Amino acid sequence: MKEVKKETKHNSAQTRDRLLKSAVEVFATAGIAGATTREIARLAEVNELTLFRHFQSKEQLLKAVVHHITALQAEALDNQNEWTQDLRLDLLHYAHLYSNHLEQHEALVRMFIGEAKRHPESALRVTQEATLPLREKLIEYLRNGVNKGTVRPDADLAIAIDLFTGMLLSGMLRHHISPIPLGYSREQYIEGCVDLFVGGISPLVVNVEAYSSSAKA
Amino acid sequence: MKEVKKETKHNSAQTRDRLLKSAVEVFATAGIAGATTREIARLAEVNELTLFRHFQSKEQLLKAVVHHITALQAEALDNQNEWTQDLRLDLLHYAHLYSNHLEQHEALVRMFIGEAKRHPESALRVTQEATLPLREKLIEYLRNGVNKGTVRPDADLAIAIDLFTGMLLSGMLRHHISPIPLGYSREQYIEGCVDLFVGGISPLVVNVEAYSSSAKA
DNA sequence: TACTAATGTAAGTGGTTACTTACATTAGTA
DNA sequence: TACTAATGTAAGTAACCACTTACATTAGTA
Repeated sequence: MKEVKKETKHNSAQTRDRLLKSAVEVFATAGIAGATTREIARLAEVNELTLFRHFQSKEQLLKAVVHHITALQAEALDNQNEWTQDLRLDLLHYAHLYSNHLEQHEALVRMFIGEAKRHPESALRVTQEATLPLREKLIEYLRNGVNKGTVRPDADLAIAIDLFTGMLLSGMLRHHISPIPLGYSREQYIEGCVDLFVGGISPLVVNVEAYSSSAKA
Repeated sequence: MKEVKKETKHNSAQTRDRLLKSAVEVFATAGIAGATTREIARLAEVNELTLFRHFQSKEQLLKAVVHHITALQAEALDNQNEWTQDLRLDLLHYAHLYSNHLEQHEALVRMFIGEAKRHPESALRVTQEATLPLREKLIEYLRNGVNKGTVRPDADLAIAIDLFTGMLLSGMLRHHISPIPLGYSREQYIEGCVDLFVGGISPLVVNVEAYSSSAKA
């Protein structure tokens, strides 16, 4: 069913793909202004002219890169699910997934944060594409929790989720800069994040009832 | 006591200062690679050559800028204090201060996040200088809360504070990109942040005791 | 084998950049 | 008024950049 492309030299699509991958790499590490078409072509092991034949300009190449990335993300973030319905466990699981994802694409994340004001459309598109679907999914999960009584009903779920992912994002940004020990490990940070979140979003009533019922017993 | 410098044209220190301020501006908005000595000099209303006479190279200028910024920060963040000793109120107050500070220097924050891997020393120094003193102050405040029973004793305070400031940082990063409504205001986000944090870090026992004692009464 | 699309080589263009050199002007100061 | 330090003007250098033109080579394909 699926066409297997041969590893030939004159395969347009393949060359284009190598150029795109190299471009992602170079843009991420050198920044948009710092990236040069020479370096991208060199990394793709392709003549610089070929780059311009595929993408007409650096600007257009950037657009293609953005398109490429968003497509990859939509693909990468669509699969894993399986909630255990234990709030802490589920969030911990998700926190690890998201954290790993962020670390894997650290350079790219930094780049788009830095260039956000100079290339608003690109940055916006990438971040939205990377954020919104999971945001909806998590909000849905929390809404479910509200019904089951594991999440306090007065919480603004959109805010809550953005706070949650925000902690993980800023955690990554901090950890990868600092050579000086922050006093805790990455793992501890993630757990601390989940614990704080669960503690902050769980209804207090549950514990009170647990206490009072055990006191009655 | 304090010498008042005259607004003359041939005052070296003053020219240097104007150049520094312009450099901060241009570096922040254009990025380090994108910033040009021409533009910096133009903004400072000074000949480009004067820039090179004060700072020998762009690289050195950057160093001076970093030094300048950190000095300003140490100055700016040293004053306000006055805790009311109401955890929620104090944190809310601080959250607003920090949030405003971040928004005021948004471009600079983005720039250093983006360039962190390319200019580690600069980024590290600025962020450390901007973060550590307040971090210590807040940790101290929480430690105090532990003694008074308003903060749960099993919490890792360093992690807690980093989570707290992390939420505020990522909130700023998000808000300033997105033209699409996130479903809440900046103010709501900050309050949500404080509420989640207070809920997550307060000892549960307090509420239980309040409940049981009121039940006894 | 002939055709064609994809890639390569080489050289170059116009623009920009950080930075320099030589000299002139300005303004505080002794 | 004479000296000096700070600044300005003008011109230029060498490197690098995105991008182009003209022409040759390669490899799939009919």
